[in-house]
Amino acid sequence: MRKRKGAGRPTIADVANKAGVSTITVSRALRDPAKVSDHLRRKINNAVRKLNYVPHSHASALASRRSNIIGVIVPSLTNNVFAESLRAIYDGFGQGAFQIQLGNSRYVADEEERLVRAFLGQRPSAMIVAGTDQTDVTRDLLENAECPVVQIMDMGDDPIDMMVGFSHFEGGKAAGRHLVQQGYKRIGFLGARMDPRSHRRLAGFKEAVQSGGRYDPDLIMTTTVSSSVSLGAELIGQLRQRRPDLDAVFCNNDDMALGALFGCQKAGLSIPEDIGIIGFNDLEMMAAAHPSLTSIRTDRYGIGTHTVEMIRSVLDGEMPDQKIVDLGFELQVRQSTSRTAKA
Amino acid sequence: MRKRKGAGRPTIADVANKAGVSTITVSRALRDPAKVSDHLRRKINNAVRKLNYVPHSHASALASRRSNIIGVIVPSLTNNVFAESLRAIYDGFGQGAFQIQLGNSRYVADEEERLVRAFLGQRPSAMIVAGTDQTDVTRDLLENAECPVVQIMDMGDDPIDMMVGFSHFEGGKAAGRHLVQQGYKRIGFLGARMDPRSHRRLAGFKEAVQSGGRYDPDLIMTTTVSSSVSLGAELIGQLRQRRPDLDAVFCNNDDMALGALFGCQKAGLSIPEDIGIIGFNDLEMMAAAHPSLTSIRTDRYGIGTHTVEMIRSVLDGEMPDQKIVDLGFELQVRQSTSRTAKA
DNA sequence: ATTGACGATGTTAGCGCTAACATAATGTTA
DNA sequence: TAACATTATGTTAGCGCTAACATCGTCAAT
Repeated sequence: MRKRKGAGRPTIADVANKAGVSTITVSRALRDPAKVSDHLRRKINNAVRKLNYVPHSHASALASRRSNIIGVIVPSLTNNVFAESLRAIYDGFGQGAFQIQLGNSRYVADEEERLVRAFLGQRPSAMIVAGTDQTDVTRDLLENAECPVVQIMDMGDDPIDMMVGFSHFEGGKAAGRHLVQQGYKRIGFLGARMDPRSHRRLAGFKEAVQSGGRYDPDLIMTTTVSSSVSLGAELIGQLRQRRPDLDAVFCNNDDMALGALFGCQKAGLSIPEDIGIIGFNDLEMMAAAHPSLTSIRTDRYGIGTHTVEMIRSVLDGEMPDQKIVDLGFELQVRQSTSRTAKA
Repeated sequence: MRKRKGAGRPTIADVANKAGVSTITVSRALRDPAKVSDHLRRKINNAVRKLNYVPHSHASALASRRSNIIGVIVPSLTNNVFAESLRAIYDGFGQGAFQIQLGNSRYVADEEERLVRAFLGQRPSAMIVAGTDQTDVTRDLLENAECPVVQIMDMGDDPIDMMVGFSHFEGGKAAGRHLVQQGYKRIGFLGARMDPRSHRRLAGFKEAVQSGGRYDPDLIMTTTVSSSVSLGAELIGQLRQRRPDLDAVFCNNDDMALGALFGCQKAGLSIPEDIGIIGFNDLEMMAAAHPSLTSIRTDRYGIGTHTVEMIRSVLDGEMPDQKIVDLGFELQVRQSTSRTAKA
């Protein structure tokens, strides 16, 4: 960092001076080189290089009434689930002229509102927000944003604008149904963080287990603490202490499931015979684990890809094929719930 | 998204009109409410609410010659290691007026250069970049950035401006030394991605194992494929096929180590007796695993925290205590390398 | 030579906001 | 009550860039 050298950074006028042309020619040479003659373009590029000129994007955005910013708000940076959708978004927009601005709402609705406000102040080209549980004010802001808005990672019938995701309720239901079908009798639920999406998973799970006649609220253990492998190991221990007869557990995500696996292994249980374990999301580690872990596979990367496509088409003036895209999920049955002898 | 309603979004002038004051008063009411009387402030806030006014941050940045943007460039979004430093950065700057702009260089130096250019175009308040392996051009750009620049997650004696991290070479060396000390004889290395930091870990490892008289290049297996638990399981299989006598392995990160654990378990090996495993970074899952996994603990969150502090102090006009902060690492010995009987 | 078309470059104004200074309104002190 | 702070508000100019229109060659077709 070299501070206060001369009169600050060079402007387009400095470049124009040095190259002996007008500012607009410099502007053209940089944004649309074909519009400027080879001769001048060379001179301009030289001047740019010599002065170390970098165009001021705020000035450009103001003058052109366009910003190339895509605002993205997710509730967590360390949760791999969001990271993978994000990666798809970065991959999709990366090479182009767009700048991605990422906000972390930390699962706090007011923080999300603050971020939306801050992002809208930049007149973004598009907004992407995780989930469907915005505050009324946030919804209102986004509805008036004059840019495409995509809600991702969840499902609902009343999108702010567009929506790409899957149903957490149905996912939870599929998990519960699977455990019932596998003949497990005392089926528990381990839930960390318990954000709205986890609640919907639990609701779906409850419905499935209930309709299988296996619902027991005493087997449901939740916490607001954020999920981790260690927490999964700890909670399965607590739950088994409370109910030693527990014979299967649906974990609200894969970290918890892996932790539950380790916790059970430490307790000397054999999986899936003594206890069945199913996770949610199907991170890549689930297939590699020993025993491999059953999970509900979701297409996080695909969500990002679809989101980018929808935004691209709207920005190109087309209508997207559909405003709501349900990418669904898939039950991935693996060793951790595949016992041969049913009790 | 409602498009083209009237003449676009309301400006500060619209608010001023509606509230019957001048634009500067609105500006003050929004940025520094104490400077405006209760009476007018109320009127202005009402007008803001009614018009759904959101200040145009580009215009503000241009007029005030200040942008509140902090640019951050990391090579991966899905790697938990960076995610944790990022989280600290978001936590540290989150509540304030700063906007964090995150770029993903995907371990490609040219992509990093492109991102630096794009970020500098916004005249950021500060820049944070991962690693010390920038191209010459990138270095040059950052040196002339007229803002604090922090390189994180690595160590070196020639910072662009400031640096917070730890030595990968020393970390690798500690891992190698530990395996030698535990009495392992045929000590291998499993390396995915092999970015510059991984190379330094390998170099440190090599030095330690060599000085213990245990170096065997045939036991080193690397790939450019990005790391994952599955890859760890696969590579350990390949390495054991090549050298069935392998009795310990240093994995270049924890995902690989967990995968190696699973792979060995699948092969019926007992850990740490048949084979010792050590990872790098000490993600939280390492302690929860069964058996628990030895690793080199690094303070990713602390790196983020320190970075924020340094930037804050520079922006406040103070000199930071030191330009280079080495947060070190700590060998976390756990079950996976703790065999009682040495061969 | 004259006209018109076209490409290359320049001029002017203004995007929406805030810094810096100016002014008005109110209180404070001797 | 004069002289002077102090606070609240307004006026003016300009941040760095680009849209929109203007101008100037140059060349082809008459």
